[in-house]
Amino acid sequence: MPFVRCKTNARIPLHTMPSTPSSAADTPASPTGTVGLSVPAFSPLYQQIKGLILQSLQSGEWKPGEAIPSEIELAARFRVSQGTVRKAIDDLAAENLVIRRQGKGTFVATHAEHQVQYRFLRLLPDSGDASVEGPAERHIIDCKLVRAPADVARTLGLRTGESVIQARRVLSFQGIPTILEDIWLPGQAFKGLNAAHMANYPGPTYAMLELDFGVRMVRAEEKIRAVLPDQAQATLLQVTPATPLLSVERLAYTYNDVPMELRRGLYRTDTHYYRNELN
Amino acid sequence: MPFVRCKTNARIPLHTMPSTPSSAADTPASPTGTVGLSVPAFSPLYQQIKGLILQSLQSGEWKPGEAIPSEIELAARFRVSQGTVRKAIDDLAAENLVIRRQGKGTFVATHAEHQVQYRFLRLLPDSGDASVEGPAERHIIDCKLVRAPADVARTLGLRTGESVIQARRVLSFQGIPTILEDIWLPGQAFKGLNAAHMANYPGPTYAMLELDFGVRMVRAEEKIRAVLPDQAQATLLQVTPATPLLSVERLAYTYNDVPMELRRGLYRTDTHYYRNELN
DNA sequence: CAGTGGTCTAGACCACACT
DNA sequence: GTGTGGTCTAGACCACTGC
Repeated sequence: MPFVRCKTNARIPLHTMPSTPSSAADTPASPTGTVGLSVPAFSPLYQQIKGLILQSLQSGEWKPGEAIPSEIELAARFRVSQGTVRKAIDDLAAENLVIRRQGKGTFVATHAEHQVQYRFLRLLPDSGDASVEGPAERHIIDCKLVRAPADVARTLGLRTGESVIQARRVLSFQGIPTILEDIWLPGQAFKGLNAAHMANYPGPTYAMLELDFGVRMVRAEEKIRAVLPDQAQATLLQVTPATPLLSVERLAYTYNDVPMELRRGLYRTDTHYYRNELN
Repeated sequence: MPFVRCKTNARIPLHTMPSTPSSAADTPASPTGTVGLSVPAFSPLYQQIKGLILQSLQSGEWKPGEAIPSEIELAARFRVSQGTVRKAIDDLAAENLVIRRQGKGTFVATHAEHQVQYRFLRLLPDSGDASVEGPAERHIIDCKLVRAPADVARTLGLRTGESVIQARRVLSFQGIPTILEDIWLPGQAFKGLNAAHMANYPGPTYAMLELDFGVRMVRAEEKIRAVLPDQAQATLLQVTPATPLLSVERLAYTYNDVPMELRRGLYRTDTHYYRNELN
């Protein structure tokens, strides 16, 4: 019996009942444990389906940019109705994990599509829009393997002293250095990443991490403050140390709420502003 | 014929066909125009239903905090299936315009519920959380009727010189003045609002605007920068003019994307930070 | 044309809340 | 118990895409 349907167990809708009632070989279903599982383990069918699709996304069965099986195929695979699969996919689409395209299929979301250049960057130019402005010029200042400082390790869920890749770079728009970023990535997952690697990849960094290391960032949290730069930071951004800057600390997560990247950015806000929508 | 069903007009599903096919008196349906309407005018049924429900929300047929009719009632009123009404309400719930409560009904969203104190405020204390911190102490510095400055008028969609209510206040957390806000509201819609009014209302300002003036803010946009305060601002926030502050300009909208409030806030970020989630 | 996701319906049963 | 929203199914037709 592949799925648990609500709390009243062992229940199967009248109209269901496939001809082969016990061929649940292809679904890694959770055991129909009697009692005492710590995890809730009981949830609506469509959420269970969503979880299974998520597992396939994580495992790489379907890679970013590829199409996942059609709703009808998934319904057959999981032995549920198309409507249930649809609701599961609706949820995933709402979380930006997949993209639906009418007439074509449902695709695994990716950072490597020309759609929006920077998925997580909320900085916009005061005049015109980002498309007018054109892509950022990137300048990698530094990229090295170091022992994780205590605060970085804690934030990324590593042990203090574990190896992390630390990079520093400047993004310029129309010749004006606007963003100074320090980036920390777990050394384990991104073995081999270096400055040349970062500098040579033409698209967004997140696309590079996705394509070359198979790590897809699905969401992020930012803590924003106003700060003054130290002398080194001011020099890199070509401002005086008295220029207030936006301090943006971003923690980016991959599947399953696993933090995989910490960024500390300084944004100039004399020519740009940080835009946020509240709903 | 109350609704347009897709482009192939005059089509009614076989299983539909109510017993009284032409009693479309209670629905202000768009005309089944032949061609050439500038507005799309053709949209899925559930979006049309959503629009009708929206109209009732705007018109005040159901007030904030109240329950709207059940899905079954709405389905009967609009002569569509419950599933179609459900999808319309799902959309509205996703936009935070209504709140679904299992077993109780669907309720018009409101700012006047104890759930979250400040729906649009993204500032959190560095230590502990907002609930530990307790409510803000508010100090109204000023509240007067003035002619709208050009930039304010433009942003709020008014004519320059039209009357606006301009208020300035300080919010303190645990005795520390943390937020200095200038607020502009169209004088027309908020006739009679004054300093005593603002000071006496115990809850969030948005709840007061909703209850006393019937204007509900449904979403907002913020533009964030790092700035230095002028002398007056620094004094009010009890910081030096060299203290970098977050400048948060918020435009809040009521139904139909009508801007109804402009706020310019200065946030201290030495004890708090601005939190944002990216999806 | 066939295949995909999008819309719409109808009916069943469930979990939850109030009375 | 009754009524609410929540889940699940089944089947129909639609619009869009690409062969």
